[in-house]
Amino acid sequence: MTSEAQVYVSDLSQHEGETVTMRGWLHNRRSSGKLQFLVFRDGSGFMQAVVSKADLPEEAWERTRALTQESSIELEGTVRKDARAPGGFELTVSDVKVFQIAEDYPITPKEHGVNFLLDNRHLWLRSKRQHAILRIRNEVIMSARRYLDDQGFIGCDTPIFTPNACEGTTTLFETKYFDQRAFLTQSGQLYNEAIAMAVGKTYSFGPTFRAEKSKTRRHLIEFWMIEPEVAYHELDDTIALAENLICAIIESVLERRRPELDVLERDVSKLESVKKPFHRTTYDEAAEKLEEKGTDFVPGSDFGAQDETVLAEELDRPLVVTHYPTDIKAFYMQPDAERPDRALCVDILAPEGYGEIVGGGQRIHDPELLEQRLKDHDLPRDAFQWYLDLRRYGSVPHAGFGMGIERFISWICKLEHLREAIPFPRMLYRLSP
RNA sequence: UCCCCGGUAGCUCAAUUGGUGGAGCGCCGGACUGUUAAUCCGUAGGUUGUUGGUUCGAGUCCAACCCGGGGAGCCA
Repeated sequence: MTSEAQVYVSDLSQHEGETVTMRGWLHNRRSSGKLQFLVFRDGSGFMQAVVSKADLPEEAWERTRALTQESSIELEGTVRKDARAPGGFELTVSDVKVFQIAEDYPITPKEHGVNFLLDNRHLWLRSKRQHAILRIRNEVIMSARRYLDDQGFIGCDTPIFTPNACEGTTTLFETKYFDQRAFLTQSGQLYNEAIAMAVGKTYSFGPTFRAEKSKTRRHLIEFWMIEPEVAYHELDDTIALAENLICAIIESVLERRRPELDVLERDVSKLESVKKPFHRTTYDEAAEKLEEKGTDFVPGSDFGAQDETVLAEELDRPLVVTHYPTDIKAFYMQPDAERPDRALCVDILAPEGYGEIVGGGQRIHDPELLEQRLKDHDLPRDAFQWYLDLRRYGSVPHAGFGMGIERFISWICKLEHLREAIPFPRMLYRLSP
């Protein structure tokens, strides 16, 4: 392949009137006798190319006629502004080169079912809608990193192989580690706490694995979390950080990914209304509200999916819920000094029925209390020796949270299902492609 | 693990109380100089998820299994 300057669809408007070379794929075609309209995509966007029989050599015309959906091609032509073209610009083609004629591309421009699309996920990603979601996913990740970086956070990675359960509650994937057992991480948090004691403000961003047999549109077996952890932060600090982070990401998506939100037909006013401060309630207040509304919520238990929806779906911004009962939360949650049966923890529920997008809180910093909690939860002390060390050598109050980015993306994009928020979803009965 | 639903052409679906499996779209061939999931004409395309059972006869009824989907619990 030559190194001849390749122009991308995303830059089309800067090349009006120029003759350019573009490389990509044929997304679709409409033909009209001596005119062919090619819907061309190159990864940066979609564009209409017009091939007129009168404008190019006979053999190039015939080559164009032979093109099939998803054939890889190189186009040479002139960029023209034209109101009839989707996107406002089109290419008047002067030559067509073919890299490969694609045979029988399975995903046609018509309707398809979920099963078929998931079986063809590797090809489904080429569609306009999936393309938009992938770009928004990237924006969410990049803007989160940018925001935390601007706040002085050090991005650090936590291990994926772990020797034991972080929290002991959920089911873990077990794997061989030479002659030892290992588990795939379900959270980087415990390691983040160690890093926070080293660098003050840290965050991890990585995959997490849950071997729960969850089979709903809100669950993936493998998903990605961004997890900030800050030394000397208390509950209110971590809530403020979560609010700021969420607002920063949404602002960035609204500013930079508006065309993609349009492709998804997202009602952006629902995102524009997301401002600080978020709605706030305690577990007890929320429980009272649920009892008034008459759901089948059991006092003292965690909220179910339906409860979360009832609490947050009508709100114009997320709902911050604090002070859950200590005994339904993880062992490391700091109890409220004034009311030890309530924890200094926080869940943030997204509006529009998207449920919990953030979970976190203040961690226990007192060594004796932490040891007691390990015992209460029947956790092996040996495995947590290093974690206890953090409380022996200059222990400080600290707090953090985890934000599931697929859930976040689902909310931003208003997706029906989490599976569209990640390129290759791992689901209960779906490991491939 | 439990509850509910589904599997028929490449895709999306139809098929009457059990009585000769169809349509739209796509593919392929043809027509058309401004199409927007283009339109129009034509051709081809089937072991009805698997196995067994009931019946003169099963896509349809029964059983088991396989593969998916939605939900509960759990969580982000």
